[in-house]
Amino acid sequence: MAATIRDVARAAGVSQSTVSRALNGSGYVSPATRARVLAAAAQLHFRPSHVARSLVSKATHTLGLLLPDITNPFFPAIARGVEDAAARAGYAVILCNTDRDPAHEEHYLAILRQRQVDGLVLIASSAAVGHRIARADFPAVVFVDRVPPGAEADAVVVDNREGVRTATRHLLGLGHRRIAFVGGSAGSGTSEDRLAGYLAALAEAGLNPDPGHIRAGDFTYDGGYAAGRALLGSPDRPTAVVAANDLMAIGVLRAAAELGLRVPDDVAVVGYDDIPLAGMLNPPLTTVAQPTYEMGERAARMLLERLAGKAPPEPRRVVLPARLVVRRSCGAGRDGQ
Amino acid sequence: MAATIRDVARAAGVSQSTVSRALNGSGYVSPATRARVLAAAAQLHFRPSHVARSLVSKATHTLGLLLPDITNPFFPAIARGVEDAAARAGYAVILCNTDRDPAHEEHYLAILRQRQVDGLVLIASSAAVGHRIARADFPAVVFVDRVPPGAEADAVVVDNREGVRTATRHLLGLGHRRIAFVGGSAGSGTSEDRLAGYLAALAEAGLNPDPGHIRAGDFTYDGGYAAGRALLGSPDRPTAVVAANDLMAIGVLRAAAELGLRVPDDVAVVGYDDIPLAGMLNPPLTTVAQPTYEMGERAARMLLERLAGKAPPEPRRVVLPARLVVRRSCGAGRDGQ
DNA sequence: CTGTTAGCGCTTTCAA
DNA sequence: TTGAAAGCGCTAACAG
Repeated sequence: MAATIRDVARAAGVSQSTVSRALNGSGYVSPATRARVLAAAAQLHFRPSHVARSLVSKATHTLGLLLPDITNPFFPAIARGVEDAAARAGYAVILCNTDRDPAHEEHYLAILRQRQVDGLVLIASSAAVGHRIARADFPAVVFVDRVPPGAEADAVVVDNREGVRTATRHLLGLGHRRIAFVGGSAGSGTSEDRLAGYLAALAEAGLNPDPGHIRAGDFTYDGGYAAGRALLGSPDRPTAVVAANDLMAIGVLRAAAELGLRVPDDVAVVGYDDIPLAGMLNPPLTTVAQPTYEMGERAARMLLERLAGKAPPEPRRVVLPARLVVRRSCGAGRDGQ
Repeated sequence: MAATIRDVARAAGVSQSTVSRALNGSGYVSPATRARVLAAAAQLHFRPSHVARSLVSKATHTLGLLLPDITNPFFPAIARGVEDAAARAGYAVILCNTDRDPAHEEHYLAILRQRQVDGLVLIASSAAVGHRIARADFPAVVFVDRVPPGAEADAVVVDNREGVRTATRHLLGLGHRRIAFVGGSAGSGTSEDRLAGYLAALAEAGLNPDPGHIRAGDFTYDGGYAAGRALLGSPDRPTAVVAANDLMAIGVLRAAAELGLRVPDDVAVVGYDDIPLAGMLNPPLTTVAQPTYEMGERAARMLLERLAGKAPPEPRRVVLPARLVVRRSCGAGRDGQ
């Protein structure tokens, strides 16, 4: 149905190779013939077949984006960043939700390899993937958010430790001394980094962490709620809570409301992520903003650079800063939004 | 580098076509040779090239997903539904953010056509796309959420009118008589349908709509906030507000808080969409849930059916019901979450 | 049941 | 400056 390069060649009275050269600007073509070719191509609405091109060029101009779940508010902005950068460079991106399941991850990796995607942006969940990737035949890979141990590839991460440290310091500066921490899931590097930031800030202030004030919330709303109930329901309740992500912070907010505690008067709360609705909550949530869009955008650009051969052979690691966004949930804050 | 079908053929001592037949289960192959081929293929880690296959079969097993912006909380679940259904059937999905810009939309359409995607799931923004699509050479297209006028294709939509009607009735049932409406952008079919539902419910109750109680909020948080200020700040303020989406409802919530009005005691608020955080707000937001995941999943399935030739020739239209989710923001509600 | 022969639509030497 | 020819990796007649 659609016109092929042969049709154009015939219409222009030249050979296929000439059409190819004229259209791609590769090799010499006389201005006159080039014009004829262009005219014929336009006239026939010729669109070179991407598939045929890929077959010969070995490049599909396609990127794979593996992330746990696009439905989690943390990921859409990253995806958007990746897509924008890719689109600008003429690349398409295939979306894959892994559900943090190594089997899914493995499965998609196989699929994407078979499709010969040129590169991968990977928000990895399983550590195993680090090694798989290493020996896998992907021209280029960039890890985002977390770097599996042993992964020899470019990466874009955020300074989680510093982010939480800043948030905790802010609370300390407000006069809080009994500050609790609601972490993610044990064994998560992200969670550990954030915990480390919390501990570091306490240490700086000469405070000893109270083991009873450190709880796991599994990065979920429900987990945060449960932790909040436990923390705020106890006799020696903290005056402030640092949650390792916004979802858990929102759970803490709810627990506080149910216990009749006012935020920020009775208890201050800070979250992490600055998800889109953080500023729309009541009270607006003080939180640590991750440059999610930029993470994705940056990752895609690094990938593209590497594909273009414009990258040093050794893996690069970009560490983006997190930013404290002060809103009302911890008191002194501005209005939010 | 990677093994090709020729390598397998050589290793198994048969011809390429035999390998192809053995691996694809097409045509006759003796059990003995099949075994040899399978062994050789496994041994060489042979993975048929998707690109080469596409070139001959004319099918890429790839779907395009066009939506305004994955960063808008309404879309990720749809995307996830599409991706899940596609993945189950061995299809990959290419994500495209159009920003509701006809030019972008047009651009992506061209890209996707050139890549010969087998089908399109389209959350269209511009009406123009309806016609473009009609004459475009995509084997199959399914519209989601809104159907551009003149579009001759399958579609999955939600009964917006009925959804808002139910929500408004709920408010009426609670005894409210002064009920305001915050709509989306003028000219949006979605917004008009929701307004129609609101008006219908009022009419049923024998109430005359007060023009001053109907405002546009542009589907944004800020728009909702502004509308909320205007509505709730006026002397004849309504006792309840129906917002055409959750973002605007949250804006109204904020306006209420700033004006010192308690929700739901002083003013009841209901939203539309049931975005992930609706139940986590304080108070939890009563809203109309759209079956977003199902919309995407259903759309992809319809697409796949059509590609498989298992669909009637005429366009199908699936209308999914919206569901009122009663939470605390309008009073009598349950707990939320 | 299996091998031979053609392409799919394009790029790319290599000659002319 | 252009054309002829080969080939990317696979599938699909068509013989045998």
